[in-house]
Amino acid sequence: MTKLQPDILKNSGLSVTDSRKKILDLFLEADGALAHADIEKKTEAIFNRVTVYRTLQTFVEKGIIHSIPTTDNSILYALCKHNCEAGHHHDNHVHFICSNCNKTICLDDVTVPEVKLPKNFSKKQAAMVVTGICEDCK
Amino acid sequence: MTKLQPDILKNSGLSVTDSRKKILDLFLEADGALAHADIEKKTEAIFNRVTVYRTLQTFVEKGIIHSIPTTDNSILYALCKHNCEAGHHHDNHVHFICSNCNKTICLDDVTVPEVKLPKNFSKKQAAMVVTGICEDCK
DNA sequence: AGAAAAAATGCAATGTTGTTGCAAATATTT
DNA sequence: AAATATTTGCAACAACATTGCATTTTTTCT
Repeated sequence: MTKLQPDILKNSGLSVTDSRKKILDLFLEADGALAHADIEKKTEAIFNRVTVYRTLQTFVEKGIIHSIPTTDNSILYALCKHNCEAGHHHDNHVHFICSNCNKTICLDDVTVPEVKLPKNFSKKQAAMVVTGICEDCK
Repeated sequence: MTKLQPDILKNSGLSVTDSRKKILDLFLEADGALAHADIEKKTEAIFNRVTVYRTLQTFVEKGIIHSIPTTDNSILYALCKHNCEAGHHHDNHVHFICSNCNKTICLDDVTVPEVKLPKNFSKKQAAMVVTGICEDCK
């Protein structure tokens, strides 16, 4: 498990550094999505804030993580479990926010359902966020 | 039309002030959702930034407007057209972001489609954001 | 309508979040 | 192991958002 991060990084054409390994690790062991602040908290003693920002940006660019829409002012990131390529995400799955434990979870196997738009509207992408109680809190 | 703002405000138990009337007006005449920055631009000569922040907060609390999830770091607000109560929003309609003109539009008549969740997940609310080209830009 | 009470506003200060340029440190290539 | 390329940390900065308090405005009460 711990041996995999270098491979993931190399496959994306990235240099293997301590910060990238550690941050990737956090995503791998997280059961939900992470906010920048979460990562900063868990690494503040180790890495500079700026490094965290840049690492997240890089990961998004390379298709390792994707960002999740939220209603408040936070950006959440989660691993791309399906084969995302650089700059091209296939995150057409539903995101779930548990109102009890507040975790955001990617329901990788639940695809966003189709929706009928009014005349003269054309669809490019669709995102869906569901709120409720997750399996752990049930 | 212009006569309605005071009623809306009073019905929500709010004092009727110039800033609230003006900001509510902006929402009533807007054809899409508004970001804080939009409102600030259109009122900067008149009201303090802080007032705009507080007014938006108040409107959300009272169920006059609701916030819309976005993938980037911005918060968008739109009128609650269906009967929202304080703290309890019924904004179960689809939001549409035009990638050409960048407007966000509430598709009030398009309800969020049903989605099957995995076992042991229970749904409370669902939000959907569609990206594409709107009727005006077609 | 006018006075008292309640609520909202503006200002200044402060906190939070995210970005940029550049020198030092680390990783990769040969 | 040396040369090159990339990443990191620092410092400064910019944008965005919040808080306390005095002043102003709105509402309530008589």
